[in-house]
Amino acid sequence: MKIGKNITMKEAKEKTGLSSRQIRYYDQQSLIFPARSKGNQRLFSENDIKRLLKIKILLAEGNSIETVKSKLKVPEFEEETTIELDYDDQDDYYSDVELDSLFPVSNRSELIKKLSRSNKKGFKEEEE
DNA sequence: GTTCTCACA
DNA sequence: TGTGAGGA
Repeated sequence: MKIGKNITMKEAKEKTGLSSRQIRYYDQQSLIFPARSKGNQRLFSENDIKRLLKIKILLAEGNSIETVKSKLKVPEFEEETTIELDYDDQDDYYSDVELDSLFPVSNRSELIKKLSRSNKKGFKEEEE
């Protein structure tokens, strides 16, 4: 298995815990930009899933779609994409991350910290 | 069987 | 946000 994961809506729903309606809605709001398959089917990647996870968390923290958009518009991270691959022959050491939990986010704590930091300025609870 | 769009509640 | 209709 190479590192090329095509994630469908079903997978996305399982991985993010969101409903298809939510995911499509976020797509409409330009929060994410998944590719389209032959039948106009959304094709998500691991990157999109991570984005969805951020969206979910941000929304849960009481932010609105617009707020989430601002944070996802400029995806600049310091040390999140620094994946050192010393496995020249084992290219599937990272491909299949089995989910022993509902949220297989390896960098969840880092995510929460970042989000909490950016969330300190405004805090209002209106959205669900 | 699954997802897609559009529309309505 | 959820659900339904109708189609791919």
